[in-house]
Amino acid sequence: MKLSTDFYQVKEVTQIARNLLGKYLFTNINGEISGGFIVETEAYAGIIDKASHAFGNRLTNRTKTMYEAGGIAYVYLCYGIHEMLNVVTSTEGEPHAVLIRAIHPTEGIDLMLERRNMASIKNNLTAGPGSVAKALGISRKMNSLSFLSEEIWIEDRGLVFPEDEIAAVPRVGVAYAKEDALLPYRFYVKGNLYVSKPNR
DNA sequence: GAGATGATTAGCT
DNA sequence: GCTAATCATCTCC
Repeated sequence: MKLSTDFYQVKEVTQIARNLLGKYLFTNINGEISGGFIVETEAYAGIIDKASHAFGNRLTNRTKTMYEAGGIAYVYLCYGIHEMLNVVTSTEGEPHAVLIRAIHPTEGIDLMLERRNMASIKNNLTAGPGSVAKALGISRKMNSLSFLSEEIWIEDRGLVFPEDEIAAVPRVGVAYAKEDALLPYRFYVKGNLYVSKPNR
């Protein structure tokens, strides 16, 4: 069953990032369904997170999607090539988001291979945020689309990882962020082949 | 209206 | 490991 709006509107973005592991993300592009369960996420805590587009309460045409109520997609382009899928969380006015970094594909694998121009399935099919978006056919057209829509949604199928199979680690490259640098904002399933990199 | 830049990835060394 | 690719968005003039 699809996750309800309540799931996304919890205030603690890290809790949602943690809970999203093992949930199933699907897209329906022109009637073709593909997706899998999430194995790696990263939390972006709005205005206090230097890595966030909304750091310092910055509000622009692009970032305004993050300020909306939780339960919608925030898709944007980075480095001119890569489109990334974020889940907007919390309530209206709080620009929190969870970046989907990797999924374990379960449905529509042929379709994903085609989109990625790959001949056979490899662990890097959906490892890394840019790869996930490309494999699922996600584009900026889906920005601000609800996760209760027919084009993209997240399901709970009862898959739960025990605590000791989940790693919560500090993000890299944020040493300058003082006490925030120690916060475990990156979550992934230990040992899963589709995690982008075990310890980056 | 122009110039700098980045929540990355792939491919070469 | 290291570096090039590549463009929407933001910022400043």
